[in-house]
Amino acid sequence: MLDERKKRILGAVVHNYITTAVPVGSRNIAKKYKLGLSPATIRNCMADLEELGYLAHPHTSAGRIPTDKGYRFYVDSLMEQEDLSSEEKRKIEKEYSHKMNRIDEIMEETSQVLSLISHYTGLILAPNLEKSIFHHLELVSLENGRILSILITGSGLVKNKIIEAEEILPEERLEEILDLINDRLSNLPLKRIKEFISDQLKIKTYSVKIWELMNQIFTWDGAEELYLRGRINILEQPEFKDLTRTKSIFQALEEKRLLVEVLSRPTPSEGVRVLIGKETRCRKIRDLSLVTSTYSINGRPVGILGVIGPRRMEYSKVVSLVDFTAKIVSEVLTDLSHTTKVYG
Amino acid sequence: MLDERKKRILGAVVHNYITTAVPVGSRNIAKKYKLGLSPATIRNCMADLEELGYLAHPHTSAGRIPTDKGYRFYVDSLMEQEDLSSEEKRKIEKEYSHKMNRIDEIMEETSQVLSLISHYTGLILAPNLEKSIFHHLELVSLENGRILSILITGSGLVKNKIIEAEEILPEERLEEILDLINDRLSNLPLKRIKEFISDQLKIKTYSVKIWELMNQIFTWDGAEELYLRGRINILEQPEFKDLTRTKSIFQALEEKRLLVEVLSRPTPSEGVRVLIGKETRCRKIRDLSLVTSTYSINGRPVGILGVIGPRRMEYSKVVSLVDFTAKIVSEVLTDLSHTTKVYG
DNA sequence: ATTAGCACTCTCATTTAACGAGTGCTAACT
DNA sequence: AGTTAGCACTCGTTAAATGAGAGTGCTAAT
Repeated sequence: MLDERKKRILGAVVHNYITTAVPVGSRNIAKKYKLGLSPATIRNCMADLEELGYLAHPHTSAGRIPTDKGYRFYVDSLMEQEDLSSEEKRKIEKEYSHKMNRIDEIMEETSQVLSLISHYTGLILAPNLEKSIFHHLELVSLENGRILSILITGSGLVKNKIIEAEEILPEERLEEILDLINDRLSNLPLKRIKEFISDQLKIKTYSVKIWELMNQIFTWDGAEELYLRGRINILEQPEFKDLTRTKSIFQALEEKRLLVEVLSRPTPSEGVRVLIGKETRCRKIRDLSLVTSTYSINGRPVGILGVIGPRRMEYSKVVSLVDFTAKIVSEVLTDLSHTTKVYG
Repeated sequence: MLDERKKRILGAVVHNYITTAVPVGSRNIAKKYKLGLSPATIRNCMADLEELGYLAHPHTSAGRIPTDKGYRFYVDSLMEQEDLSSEEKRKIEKEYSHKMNRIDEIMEETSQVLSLISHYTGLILAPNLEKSIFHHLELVSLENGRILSILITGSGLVKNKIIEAEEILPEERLEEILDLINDRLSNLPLKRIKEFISDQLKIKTYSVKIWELMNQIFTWDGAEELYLRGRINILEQPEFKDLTRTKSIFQALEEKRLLVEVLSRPTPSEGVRVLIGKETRCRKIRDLSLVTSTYSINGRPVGILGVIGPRRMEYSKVVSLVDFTAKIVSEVLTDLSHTTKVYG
C-alpha cells in the first residue's frame, strides 16, 4: 500500500497531467502543490512510484506521466468527485425540458449533451429490446402477403419490421391472433414473449404459418443502436495531433460494433464505471478511456450511456456528468413509459 | 476559347495533380505525357493558362495546380468518363443483392457503397417525404389521448409519429376518419394531402379536433435524413494533413443541416452534377468538391446521393460511380414501391 | 530522512546550409 | 514565327548543427 506522501504526490502528478497534458516534473509539483517538500524529495518519491508501476517515463529527462495503473488508483482512491456547476446542471436540464415523445429524440439529445458538457465524445446505447416490456402490437397487411408489424414497448419505443409471410393469411386470422397477443402478453418482457410463443401458441390449434410469423415479429437483429456525438472533440486533445494514430482511433469510433461490444460487457457494479486505456481490452481504443453508467426505466436497467475520451480525461468531472445524465435520462424515460400505455 | 495545345496541357496538369497531389511542373508533363513539346514550350503555355485563370501558383518556383475554373473546364470539356471496372460493378451489385425491406437499410447500404468504392465520403439524402406518395395510414390510441400514427409511403418508407390530441377521441371516430383517408387519398402525393385536408375535411361535418389531428399527422419537421459514411477517408488525402483546416472540415461534415442545405439546392440539369470548391457556395466546405445525382422512384426524383471529397477528386471515376449507384438505387426503390402496396 | 548542488541526458525549437524542382527570360535554332 | 536550349534566380524542403531548457539521478551536506 502507498504511504500518505506517495498518494499525495501521485495525486498531484495525475491531476497536473490531466490539466496540462505535459509530462510533469518534480520542480513543477513542488511549486504548484504545497506539499512542503523539496523537488529532490519528490524526485525520489516519483522514482519509487515508477518502480511500483504507477508512473512512467516517456524518456529519461522528461517528467512523469501516469500509467493505467496510476490512473486507476487515482480514480479509485484519490480523486474526489467534482460536482457539476449549477450552470452546467441548468444547461442539461434545459435540454430535456421540452417534451420528447420518441426514444430516438431522447437518444440524440443525450449523446449531444454528454459531448457538449464533457468536451469529449458522448455515447448512448439505445434501450435493449430484449429487456423491454411489450405493450402493443399492430399489423398491417401489405401486398404479396407481406406484413408490416409495429411493436410498441413500454418505454415508448416503436419498432417497425416488414415480414414476408410465405402464404397470404386471411385478415380475420391476423386480427384474432393480434387480439390474443395484445390481451394476454401486455406488460411481459419481450424476452418472455418468445417463450410464450413457443409454448402456448404451438400447442393450440394455430397453424405453423402463424407460429412462424409471430416468431419473426419477435425476432430482431441484435444490432443495438448506438448514438455517438462529438467525435471531433477527440481532435481537440493535444495527444492526438499525430495523425496516424488519430486516424485509427477515428476508424475505431466509426465501427459501432466494436463499441457496442465493449459497452455491452456485463457491468460488475452499480453506478458509474470507468475503463482506463488497456482496461477496455480492445487494441483499437487502448489510448482512450470510457466512463459509463447504466440508465433505467422504472428502476430496471435497459441501456448504457457515457463518455469516451483520452486516457488523460477529467475523470472527476466526467464521472459526475455521466452519473447525473444517467439519472435524468432514467427519469425522462420512466415518465415516458407511464404515459405510453396503450389505450382501451 | 482555348486552342488544342492549351487544352491538352491543361488536361495533363489536372490529371497529374489529381493523381499525385503534387504541384506539377513543365518538365514533368513533358516526360509523362507525350505531347511532343519541350518543357520550355509547355512552360510558356502554362504561363498563358495561369493568366487565363485556369492554373495557379502556390508560390514562384513551384509547379502549377488547377484553380476551380481549371477543374471546371476539365470536368466539362476534357475529362472522359472512366467506367467502373467490372469488379467494382460486381461489388456494388452484390451489396444490393440481398433483400432489403426498409428504406433506411437501403440508405445505410448506399452511403457505405459510395464511400467504399470512391474512397471519399459517401452521402445520401433520404427520400423527401413531401414528394412521396401516400399509401396507408394506421392509428393506434395510446393513453391520455395520445395517438401513434404510422404513415406508409409508396416507396415503403414507414414514418412513426406520436401526436398529442387535446381531447380524447372515441375509437369509432378515428376508425371512420382513417377509412376515409385510406380509401380516398391512397396514391396521392403527400404534398397534396394537406391541401385535401384543408379543403375537404374542413367543409364536411368533422370537428375541428379531427382536422387538427390530421393536420398534425401530415406535418413533419423538415429535417430530412442524411446518411454519411466514410468521413475518415478525408484524412487519407495528403492535403489535409494540416490539422487546423481538417478540423473545421470535420466540423462542417458533422453539421448535417449545412450539407442538407447544399444538397437540396435545386438541380439545374438532369444527371450527375459536380460542384467544385467555391461553387458549393459555402465557406466551410470550400476546399471540397461534391458529385451528386438525383435518384428516383418510378421515374420521379425523390432524393439525392453522391460523394464529397477533396477538390482534387478523381472526377472521371466518381461521376461514373455516382451515376451508376443512382441508377441502382432507383431500381431497388422502385421495385420496393411495387411490392409495398397496401393489401385489401 | 531531507535537501542542495551539480553533472548529465534528452527533447524541442531555431538556425544554417545545401539541395532541387521549377520558373522566366534570352538567345539560338528550324 | 514558333520552338527549344541554356542559364540565372527563386523559394520551399530537408538535414544537420546548435543552444536552451527541463528534468533526472546521484552525491554529499544538513
